[in-house]
Amino acid sequence: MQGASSVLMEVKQDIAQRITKAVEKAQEKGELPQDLSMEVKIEIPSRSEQGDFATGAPMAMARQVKSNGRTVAGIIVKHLDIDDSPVLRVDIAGPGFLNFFLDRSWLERAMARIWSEGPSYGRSDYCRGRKVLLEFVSANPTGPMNVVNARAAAVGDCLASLLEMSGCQVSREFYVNDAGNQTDILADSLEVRYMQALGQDAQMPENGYQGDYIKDLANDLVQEKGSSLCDLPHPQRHDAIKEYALERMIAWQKRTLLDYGLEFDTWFSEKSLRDSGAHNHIIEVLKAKGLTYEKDGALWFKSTEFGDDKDRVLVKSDQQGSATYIVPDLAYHKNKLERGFDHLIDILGPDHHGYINRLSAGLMGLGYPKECLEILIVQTVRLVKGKELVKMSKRGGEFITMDELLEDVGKDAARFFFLMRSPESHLDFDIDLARLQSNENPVYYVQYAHARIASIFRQANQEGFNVAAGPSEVQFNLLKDPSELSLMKMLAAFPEEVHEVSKAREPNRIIKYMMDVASVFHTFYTKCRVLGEDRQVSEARLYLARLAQIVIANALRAIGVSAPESM
RNA sequence: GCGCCUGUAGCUCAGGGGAUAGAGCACCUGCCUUCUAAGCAGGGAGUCGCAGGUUCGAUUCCUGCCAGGCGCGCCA
Repeated sequence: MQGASSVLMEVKQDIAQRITKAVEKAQEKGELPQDLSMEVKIEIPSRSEQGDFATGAPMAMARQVKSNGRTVAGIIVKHLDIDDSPVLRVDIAGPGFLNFFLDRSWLERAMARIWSEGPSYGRSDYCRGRKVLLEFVSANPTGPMNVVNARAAAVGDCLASLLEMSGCQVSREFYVNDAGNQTDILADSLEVRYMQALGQDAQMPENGYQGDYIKDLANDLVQEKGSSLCDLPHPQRHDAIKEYALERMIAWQKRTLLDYGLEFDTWFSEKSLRDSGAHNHIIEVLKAKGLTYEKDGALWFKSTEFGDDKDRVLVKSDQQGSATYIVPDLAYHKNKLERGFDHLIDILGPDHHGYINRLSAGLMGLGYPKECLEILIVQTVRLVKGKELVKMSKRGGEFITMDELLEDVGKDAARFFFLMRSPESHLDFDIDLARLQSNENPVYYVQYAHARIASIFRQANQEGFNVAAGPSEVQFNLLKDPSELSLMKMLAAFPEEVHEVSKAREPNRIIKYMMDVASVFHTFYTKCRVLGEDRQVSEARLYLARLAQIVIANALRAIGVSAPESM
């Protein structure tokens, strides 16, 4: 069965199949019409009196049959075969819900699965065999990384982890913009600061980068090379300075991301692609396919033929006949596909949404299917200080860098904070609030649950409990408090949760899940003392606590946040 | 003008064609001689931006409007 890799999924599929069979029986007897399209979605109701599982399928069918939900539900229940299944009872409720009440055998199996899978619990094989290239951050190497980069880094890394857990083979890639205009401006800016550091007269160009980091680079450059670069003729000096600047800036980016707990699989150089002649190839292919034309001295791509709202220039009408950015970007994405990835995901900033159509038009022009590229837009981060908006501009100099953010709030809080919000919603980041490093931060709520469990085990060890009692030794039926049942159900949902969140590309939902797990654990902790008089009960609860710890640890690992043993 | 995103509790935000709309923070009341009180239990707090439409049922889907943010280059 496809993707049925958790006990919860198996149980849901079993119930769905039994409903489908019941409907078929009803159809044979003419109680329901033949042409009935249905999708039986099994849900977990929020209220326990609504059963362990529920579905609204009868109501959806009632619409097609022009009957009402309760009637259809009644027909289904009449034909429903629940023998040889954990289903004890089925209720018809409300306007036509089916509520299923199950015995605990499935929970016992689900818990045993967590125990045996341990650190890999949460994995499924839903997208086994898919090779995904996830490109994100890809910040220009012309300045320090900012909080938007930090947001994209959190979202991309988490999404990559979740996709991996769902069975995809994922490659995290950073596209290095080490060619093009902005690298020349970077070199010019550094050159000016370099000359100035040597006491020479030099004027910063108007579009130059003003930040102090350029001055720091200049001082280092003087340390390393003295004034030797001044003796070079201008073009060579420019190139040498550019190379130095890029190397240093990229090393800086890597360091910052490493502090964030993020390591990319590949750093793909734009320049290497440019040097390989891949650009000309793009232009040739599009030309050969008759998808280009000349106008106003420029070469245009008929991107409107593929859904873009206007045609795009490929080769400018300037003296050098230089290519626009579309060409290298197409070459880059073509290269990705040629490397054997069957699906590409780009995470981009909101200023790029107009870019989606032209890029996918280009890829279609090159003969690739539209679906091979998926672009996720991560919305803006606005920095606020109390009520005041902090302007961010690379040239102006005043912005909060990713480094500063990490120093102020730490990677755990930063990542958690960015992931809490849905990626496409705007985010106001209150620096003053974040700097408080207060215990009010929701990240502590989840981490605290993990630390509490670790503490129980330290204590249990000291008191000589069997802390390694697994499913075969534990008396499972001693776990019967409502808080224990809620916790077990929550833990059983983890693999499916991971898969759904990764499929929807909404990492924020895993945060919600973690908060819920932490919440039911804290309730359990308060209501049910783990280490008590009754050894059997204690060991059963230790077992459950261990399972909760596994899930919390696995989830924290997926979002790149540490799981502390104590706090 | 066109395009994208957003509008839900005092604040920051989840959710989502159905059964009583949620969380964190803030506020109020209880709970530590026992595994970590960064916790638990309870309480107050909402015309789900406005108006139409589809539906047995809309806060959720569709259309229009209002408000806020962002983008619309032969820059990348």
